Amino acid sequence: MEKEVVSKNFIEQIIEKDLAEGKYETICTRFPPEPNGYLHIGHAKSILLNYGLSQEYHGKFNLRFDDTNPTKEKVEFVESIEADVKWLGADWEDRLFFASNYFEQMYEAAIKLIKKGKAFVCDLTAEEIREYRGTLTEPGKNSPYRDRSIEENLDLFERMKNGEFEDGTKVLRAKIDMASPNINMRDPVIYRVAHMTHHNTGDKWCIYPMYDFAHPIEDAIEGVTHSICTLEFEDHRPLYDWVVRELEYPFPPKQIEFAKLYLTNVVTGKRYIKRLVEEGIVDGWDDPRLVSIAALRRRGFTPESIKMFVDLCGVSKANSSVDYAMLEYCIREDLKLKRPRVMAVLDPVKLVIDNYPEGQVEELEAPNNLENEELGTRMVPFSKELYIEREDFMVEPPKKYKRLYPGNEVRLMNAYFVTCTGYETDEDGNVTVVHCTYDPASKGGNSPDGRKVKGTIHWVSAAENVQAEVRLYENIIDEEKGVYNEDGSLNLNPNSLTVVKNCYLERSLKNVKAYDSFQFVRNGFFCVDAKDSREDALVFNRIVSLKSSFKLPK
RNA sequence: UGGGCUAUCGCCAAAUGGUAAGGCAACGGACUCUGACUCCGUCAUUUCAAGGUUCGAAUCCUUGUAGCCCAGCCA
Repeated sequence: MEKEVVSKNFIEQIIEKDLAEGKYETICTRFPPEPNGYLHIGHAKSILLNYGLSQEYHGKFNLRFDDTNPTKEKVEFVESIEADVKWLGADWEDRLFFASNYFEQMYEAAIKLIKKGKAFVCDLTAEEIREYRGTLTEPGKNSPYRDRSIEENLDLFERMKNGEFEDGTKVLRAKIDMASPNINMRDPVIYRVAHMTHHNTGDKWCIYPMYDFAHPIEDAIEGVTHSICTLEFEDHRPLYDWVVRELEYPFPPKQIEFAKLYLTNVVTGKRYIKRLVEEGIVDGWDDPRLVSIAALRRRGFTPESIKMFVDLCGVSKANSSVDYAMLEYCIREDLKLKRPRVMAVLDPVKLVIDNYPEGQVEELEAPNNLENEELGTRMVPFSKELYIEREDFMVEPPKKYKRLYPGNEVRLMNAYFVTCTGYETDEDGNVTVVHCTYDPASKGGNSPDGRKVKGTIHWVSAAENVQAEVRLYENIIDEEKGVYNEDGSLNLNPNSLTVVKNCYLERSLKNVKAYDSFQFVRNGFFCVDAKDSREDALVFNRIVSLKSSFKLPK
């Protein structure tokens, strides 16, 4: 493999500068999901970016659940997230953390702030706080509770912790600047009261820290050096810095923001996926029409292909939407040398070899992947009656058509040369059977007299094959920008459907395992779907990008 | 109309004052046991716009324009 000269992205440049200046000895990154849903392709970018950076600079990578809001979080999600991160290959070793395990330290940190006169307990209601906050263009007003004494704040905060106050009646606020042009700095709430059972800490706590307060502390506790998040947190960075500064951490972590990954046309975004799932428009979080990690896995995408994809997309601060074709390219590229190329006939028409012995079945050896001998060979049954792809035969071929038509000779892949001798039609003129003769001397696909054929087509024995129900999936298409219109109605492309087809597959696919991906002749690929109750059900990706279909010359 | 951020090919994205990389897509052609793969070619005199500085500007300055984010006791 030749070493390519790849320029460093802006985050790598920041890290290299920090390292060169001796700011940190080793780096530490993290992926900090809130366990409130399944991961999707956008999270994969963050995971692989953080993990990749830790590998590149010989640092550490942590997986941390940012579970500071018990109202949204579920154990189901922490389990699925762990599985997805692991599947992607991001290894957190023994560093699996929960923000909720730091609640005690966060509580102490809050007390430290109070003692420094940098935080106060506020009795304003949520609505009042909103009113006092001002607007984007007008400054806010100080809370009437802003100047409570340190002693009173300490007492009140402890009583908040002890459960003496109802939800929503008191909060702890940082004392910063109500006139700041940055709304996040207008005395942000850092602790709220919520009498609720937490998935990890149970009923131990009834006060919970807010993201802006908790996150920098979590990073600092873990020794995270570069806290990488998405663009919408840029305005929060001054607050992040304020927290680590006021709490006087010796090696404060640094927040760096990058642009989220969007894919053209498909529905990304936890919120939308969540709604599609909840409204039953898709079958679940791993419905193959989605781009959740679970769905991509179920569709046959490999972790390697996703890694390649996020690498190809790059990292920047410009909002952008990557062409879906890039993802398809990555899976094709990854499977190309890795998996067997097998034959399957999706839209069958019968081919009868008139001079082939009735009842005979030959086992022919076929290479699994011409470009990778290590994948070996397999035996495929050949018989008098076969199925071929309907588009591989034409009664009246256009110029340059090199597949089957009356009088033309083609190669049946890995089998014999056949010459078309005729065809049968039904009353509507649709071709029902194609007739041909074969050249017994051309067994294996080469003729001893050295004559060549222009076309090669795939086939499946009609006598011995796997008849499977194959599902062709289109992605859920996001027609405009939002999947949902402002009035809440759905804005989906009607093509976002599952097409179920019965087709003929090679016998070699009888015993494949769940989630196994195969390349399909003419460059599609498919995957055995573990979710389906039937053993032989296969997910068939539309990604097939049927460039193979013959285009008429202009 | 307050603040923050962004703008380079159809889509991503490099270039860090020295004369516009690369990938995807597209389009030609060669090769081929699939028309795929592979290979080889084509694809930004110009970087949102207009001025300015400079021997030299995508990069610096000015003034605009467009897009994204922020007024949760969500993350």
